[in-house]
Amino acid sequence: MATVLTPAQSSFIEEMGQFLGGYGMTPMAGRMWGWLLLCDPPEQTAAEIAEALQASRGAISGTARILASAGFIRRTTRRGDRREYFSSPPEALDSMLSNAGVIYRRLREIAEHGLAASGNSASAEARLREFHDVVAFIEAELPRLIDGFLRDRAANKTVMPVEAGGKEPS
Amino acid sequence: MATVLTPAQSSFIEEMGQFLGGYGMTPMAGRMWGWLLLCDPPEQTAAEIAEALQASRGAISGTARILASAGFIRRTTRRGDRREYFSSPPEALDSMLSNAGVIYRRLREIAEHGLAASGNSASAEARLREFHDVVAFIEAELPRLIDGFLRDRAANKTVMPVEAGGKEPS
DNA sequence: CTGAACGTTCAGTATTGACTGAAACTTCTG
DNA sequence: CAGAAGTTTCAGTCAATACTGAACGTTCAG
Repeated sequence: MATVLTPAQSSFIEEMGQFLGGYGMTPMAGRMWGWLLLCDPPEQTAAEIAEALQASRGAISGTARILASAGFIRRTTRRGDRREYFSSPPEALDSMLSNAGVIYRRLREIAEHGLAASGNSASAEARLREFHDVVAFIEAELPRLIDGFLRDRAANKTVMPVEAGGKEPS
Repeated sequence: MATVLTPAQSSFIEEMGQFLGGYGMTPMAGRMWGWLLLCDPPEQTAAEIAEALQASRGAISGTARILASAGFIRRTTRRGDRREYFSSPPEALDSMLSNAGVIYRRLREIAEHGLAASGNSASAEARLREFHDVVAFIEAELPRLIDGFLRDRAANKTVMPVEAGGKEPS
């Protein structure tokens, strides 16, 4: 009945909760994502998640919707089974990275509003232009960075799967 | 007496407040940073800031400490003037970027804790390894990205200041 | 030394928002 | 169709926390 987590597991989950909670998401979202990263089996019902995290069904339901719409988790169903299964698919990480892109885009937009509002003062305009340029640069370069990673990963997986996969099984 | 902000200015300030407030800082920190980006003169006393933002002295004092310790604003003093002057120096942006680096570092640490906690399940280990690798990649590449920008900017400023500065005065 | 200007601290307040739990809704089984 | 199993919704609760404002400490002028 009681899904007992090891101390290491529950502290990882709590860290994930605090981290995401500290950056705009809810703690529960972080905990749920964390749990879906280390649970076994990888696909879990809402009831299982609620029990593992000692949270209410309502919290799981709401959090699942947020995480799914952000692309962090996947919901699957099975024929002849009313339950939904949640899991953390590999694409979740791509979602996370492109999410970072959204942040910089928003910040650039704000910078542009500031720039537009700085009409009278040349010094203010200079400050805001620099702010804008830094953010716009990151915004522009981030996708390139991500593509680089994806290409690396693809190369590792397909070209040299045996010799230098880089990931030794324990 | 009343420092009147244009609608564009106050909406920029409010956007900055909401943005930073949404990502772990307080709204007041965002407003104060925003104000210091577009105020004229660039150096402002606590009293001036409090008036512009319609906030209490206490809030300014506390927020200033946070922003200064994070490297977002600079505090200066003048001989024979008891007041402190706050401003948003160019280095603030470097602080902001290196701050982003700290985020990824923390996330990588958490991923490592998860990896250590995933002992029994090969599938969990694979999920966490991928999570870890993505974050570690970004963590490693971000400084390079930033250096690239700094070099670009330095080149624009010193090498070709006249012809192709890229920033046309309005 | 006295008083004014300024900054900081901190207890109190008000607001936000994350989570709970019960009720409503939906979907499948017998 | 009746009932069970599962999920979502939402009003209410509770805790966290951003901000206020008054009291205190400090520094400089007269």
